[in-house]
Amino acid sequence: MVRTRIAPSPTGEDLHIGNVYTALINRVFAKKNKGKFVVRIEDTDRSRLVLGSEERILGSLAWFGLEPDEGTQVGGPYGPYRQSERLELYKKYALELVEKGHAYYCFCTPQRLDELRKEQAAAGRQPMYDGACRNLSTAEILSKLAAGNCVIRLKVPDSGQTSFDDVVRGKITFENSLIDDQILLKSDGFPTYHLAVVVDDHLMEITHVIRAEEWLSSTPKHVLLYNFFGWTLPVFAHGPILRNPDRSKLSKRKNPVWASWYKEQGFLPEAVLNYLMLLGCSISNWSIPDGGEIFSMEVMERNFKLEDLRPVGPAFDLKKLEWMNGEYIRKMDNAQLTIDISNYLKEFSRNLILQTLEPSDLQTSIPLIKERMRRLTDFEPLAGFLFERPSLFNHSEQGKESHLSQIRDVLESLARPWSKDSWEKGIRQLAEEGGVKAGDLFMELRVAISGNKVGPDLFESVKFLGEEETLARLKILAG
RNA sequence: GCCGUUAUCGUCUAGCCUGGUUUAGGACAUUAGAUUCUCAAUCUAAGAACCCGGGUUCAAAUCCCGGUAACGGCACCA
Repeated sequence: MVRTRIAPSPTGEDLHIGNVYTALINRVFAKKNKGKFVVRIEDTDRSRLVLGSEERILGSLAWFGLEPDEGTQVGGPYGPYRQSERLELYKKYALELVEKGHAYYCFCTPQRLDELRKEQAAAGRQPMYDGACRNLSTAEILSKLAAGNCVIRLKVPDSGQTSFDDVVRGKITFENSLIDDQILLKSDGFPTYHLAVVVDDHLMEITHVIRAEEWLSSTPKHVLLYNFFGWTLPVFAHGPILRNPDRSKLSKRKNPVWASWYKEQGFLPEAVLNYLMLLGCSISNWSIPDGGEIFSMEVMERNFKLEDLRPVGPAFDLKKLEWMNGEYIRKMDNAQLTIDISNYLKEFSRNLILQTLEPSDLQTSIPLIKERMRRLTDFEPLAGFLFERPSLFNHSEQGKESHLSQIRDVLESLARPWSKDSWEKGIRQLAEEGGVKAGDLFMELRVAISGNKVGPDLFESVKFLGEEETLARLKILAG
């Protein structure tokens, strides 16, 4: 049984888009293998804990449809799924390691450690613990233990190598002498990531550890721990880290990283997921029917292979995401699209819903808006004028002669209800008589009714507004 | 600085394992054209890449070695 997990930390505003990426891969891989996808909350850093973060992370995961099979909310047979509720476990295993001689108590103060690091950095050496507390006598330990603060450190062998196989990168080898005696249990009784992740992954029977490249360097510590405990190693797969356009690690300074941003900006979760799946992943090996880049979650789940993951960090291209989002919007069912749009435009919703229920009007106009949208939020600037009169008018070039009153006269003289043919013909005729381009007249009319030079089809817009409203708007400018 | 990883159009990528079928393919973006009441959508076309240097070979994007660069890690953060 394949079991995968993601382990977000509630230390940020919301779910990071990089976590969305990791969650997607983990979930898709689990589903492909009829396995389970677990979400575990790693809240062991109490100083960086952000209130409400956990709820927002879980909420965002749900928005993307990446709900876990096991986790803090749905529960499961391997709980609790929040690390702060598993403290006794970590303590027990840390002590087991001490007993076995693979870990030791350390009483060094943070100040001493800080100075040590500074010295080492100044000397151009890799900052590492110097092993001062490594060989304390039992008596010393006992007396210091009574005195107070201590941590437990991993006793990394002085020599030899630690290596492991990575699905994405092959065999990775590290010199033990270069691996730091990592702190496993902090003085506040909380474990560090390294201890907690190994203990939990083992206890929760995680079979595949799929995470980002940033963890590659600390994996030997984890491998050491597995070995010391006598546990079998999971399969490791270190995928790429998403990057900013300047190729640095994706950060909030340079790119929108919070899941909620994508929601606010009118992106569809399926489109974001589809785009993410394309990053750092070779799709050509997939048996995707038309070989295209747009595919559903089911297609991903059917075709994804861990080996498809590429090691190189891809730059996040918002432009391509927007294109893809537009493709998804165009393919969407109108009823669903209406609901989605109204979520962004509460003030329009009554109107929208009402109009949508009347097949002839909105259903003809939505497709026109639809092919112009890239984000759900594009609806208002594009179609807002259909619901309320524009207050600002983006006029054509100054100094041009206005023909609005003539246009108004032509339209007013037409038999009701207007047919597209009749009024188009009327305006074209007017253009011919006046020696102006028909396009210019259409533009004048467009600005008069919509307030803007760009927008959906004029004929459809007029039809949607109706004769009276069209004339009324014409009169505002034409007098 | 030390350790690790990586290297194909501006960006995402295919091809690399199993050298020749490659004038290195696709997508986004860009530019031009078609269409048109504007903007889109759509269609057509164009420009655009094998990091550098050595090998091996009849033949290298593909195999080997050496550089370089980018990224990641080096916390009582995850």
